[in-house]
Amino acid sequence: MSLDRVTMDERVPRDFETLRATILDRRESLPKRIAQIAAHALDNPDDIAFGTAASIAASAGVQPSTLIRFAQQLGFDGFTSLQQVFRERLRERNSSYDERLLALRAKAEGGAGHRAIFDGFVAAASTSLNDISRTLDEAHLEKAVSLLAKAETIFVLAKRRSYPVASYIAYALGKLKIRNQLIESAAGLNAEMIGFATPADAVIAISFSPYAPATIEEARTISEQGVPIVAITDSSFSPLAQFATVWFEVAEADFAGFRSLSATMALAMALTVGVGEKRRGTGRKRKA
Amino acid sequence: MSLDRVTMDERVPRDFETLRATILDRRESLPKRIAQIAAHALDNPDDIAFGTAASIAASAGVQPSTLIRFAQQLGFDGFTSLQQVFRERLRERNSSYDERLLALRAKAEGGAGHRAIFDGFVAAASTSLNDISRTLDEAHLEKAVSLLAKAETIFVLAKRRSYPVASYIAYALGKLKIRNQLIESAAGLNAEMIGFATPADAVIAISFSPYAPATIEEARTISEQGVPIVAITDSSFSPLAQFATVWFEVAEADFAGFRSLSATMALAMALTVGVGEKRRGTGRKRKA
DNA sequence: CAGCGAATGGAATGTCTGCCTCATTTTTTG
DNA sequence: CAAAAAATGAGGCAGACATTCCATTCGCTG
Repeated sequence: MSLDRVTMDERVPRDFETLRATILDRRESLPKRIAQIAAHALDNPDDIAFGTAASIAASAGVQPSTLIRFAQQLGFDGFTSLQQVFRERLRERNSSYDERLLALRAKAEGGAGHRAIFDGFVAAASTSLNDISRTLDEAHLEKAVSLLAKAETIFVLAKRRSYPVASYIAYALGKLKIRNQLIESAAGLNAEMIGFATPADAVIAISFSPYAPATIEEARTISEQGVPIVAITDSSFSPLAQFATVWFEVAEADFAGFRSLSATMALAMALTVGVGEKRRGTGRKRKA
Repeated sequence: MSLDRVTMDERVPRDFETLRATILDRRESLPKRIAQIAAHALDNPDDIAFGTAASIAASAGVQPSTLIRFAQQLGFDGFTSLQQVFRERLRERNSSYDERLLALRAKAEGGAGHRAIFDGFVAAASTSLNDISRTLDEAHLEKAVSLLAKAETIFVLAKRRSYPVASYIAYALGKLKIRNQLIESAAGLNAEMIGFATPADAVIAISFSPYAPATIEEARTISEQGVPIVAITDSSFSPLAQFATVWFEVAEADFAGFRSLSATMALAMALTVGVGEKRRGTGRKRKA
C-alpha cells in the first residue's frame, strides 16, 4: 500500500473558501481542461453541488473523467468528496440568514425590555419582505401597473391598519404628478367621492383581515360602476378579491398583535413608481 | 392505464413554501409512516435535498419505498421530483444575506421591468431595517418609552412623507387604548390643537430632510410650552433634534427617489407597544 | 522532427440508485 | 368478527452513477 503519501502532506480543503483559494492559487499551473473545470466550478458552484459528474462535465464541456482528475488533483479521492464541499457550503449559507432572523425573534420573545420589542418588529418586517420577495407574481404586477397607468385618476382606498399605506401612495403619486384621490373617512363624503369615479379611472384598494366593512362596501360600489380595481389583501378568499381586476396576496408577519406593513409598503411603492415610469415611457403627461 | 387521474387535477407544489403548506394541510389525514416522513422532511429539509432515498428513509426510520409513496401522494411522480423542490429551495436561498441584498439591488438597477422596481424597494427596506437594528441606541429607547408612558395624551406630529408613520402610530395607540392626538393639517386647526398640549403630555414628532417647515414650527411652539418631545429624524443636525428631549437618528435607504419607511415604522411600533407594555406593567389604566 | 511524458477522450466496469411489485400486516367497513 | 381496503415491508430490476483503464493526442525537449 502506498496511501501514506496521501495522508501525509496533502491537505484537502474541507470548506468552500479554502477550496476556492486553493483553486485560484494554482490556476496558472493547471492543465487546460482542468482549468476549464476550475473556472466553471467557481462560476457555477450550485451546479457542482446538485449535478451529477456527467451533467457537470457536459455543461463545462469536458469528459467526466477529467472532472474526477480535477478532484483528485485537489487532493480529494474522487468527485463525490469534492461535491461534499460544495454541498456543505449551501447548507451553511442557507442557515445564516434564517438563523439571524430566528435569533432576533427568539430575543424578541424571550428577552425583556423594549429592545426586545423593537427586535420583534424588525424581525417581522424582515420576514414579510422576505416572503413577498419570493412570492410576488410578476405577471400580476405588470397587469396592475398597466391598468393603473391608463387611469385618469387613481383612487386610493384603505382604512384603519392599511390607511398608512394608502396615505403614502397618495403622497408618492402626488410627487410624481399623477392625479389621485385618497378616500378617507374624516369628512364623511366618501360616497360622493366614489360617485365621481368612472371606468376611465382606477382604484388601489388595500384591506386585510379583519376587513374593514367600509372598505369592502366602497370597493363593491365602485366596482359596480365599472371602475377597475387593484387590490392588495391577504388571501384569495378575501372579500376584496372578488371585486378586483388584479389582486395581490401579501402575507405580513406580525408581532405583539400588530402586523408589519413593510411588504405592503414595498409593493405599494413598486406600483406607484411603476405607474410613473410607464407614463413617462409612453410620453403621457399629467398635471398635478 | 389509469394515469389520467394524476394528470387531471393533482396540482404539484413547485416551490418549497407551497409544498410545506400542502404537507401541513394534509398532516391529519396522512398514514402513520407517511406522516413520519413528512415530519422528518420539514424538520431536516437539507437532508432531503442532498441525501439518497435510502439514506433519508433510514434516518427517518422507514423503508425507501415509503418515501417514494410519500412523494407520489403529494402528486410528484417520484422521489427525485420531490427532491428537486428541496434543492431549488437551497439554490434560491443560497446566498448569504448581504449577497442577497446586493443581488436584489443589482437586479433593481440593471434590470428592466417593474419587478426590478419592486426589488429595489425591497432592498431599500431590508437595508434600512438592517441599519437601524445595528445602530439603535437602547438607552434612548428606554428613555423615550418612559417619557411617553407618563404622558396624559400623546400628540403625534408628522407631515408629508412621515405622515403614514404618524397615522400608524395613532392607529396603534388607539388600539392599545392610549389617549393620543394626531396633528394633521387637513382641518387647518393645528395651532389650536397644539395649544392644548401641556407639560403633562408628550409628543412624537417625525421629520426627515427636507424638513417640512410646518412640522418644525409646530415642534418649536410645542416645546416652548414645555411639552417633552420624542423626535425621529435623520441626523443630529436636524432642526427637530434641538427641540427634542430624546431623539432617534434613523437612516432610511432610498430607491427611485422615495425613501423606505420600514425602519421608521419598526421604531415607531416599538415605541408604541413599549408604552403600552409599560403602562400595563405599572398598573396604570387609561380609557380611550 | 523524433521521442517522451503528461494530458485527454471514450468506452468498460462494478456499485448504487430510484422505483416497481408482491406478500404481509394493519386498519377500516359492513 | 369477517371481509375488504389501505398501508407497509422487503426483495428485485433496469438504469444511472462515479470511477477506472487504456488508447490517442498534445506539447514539450533535445
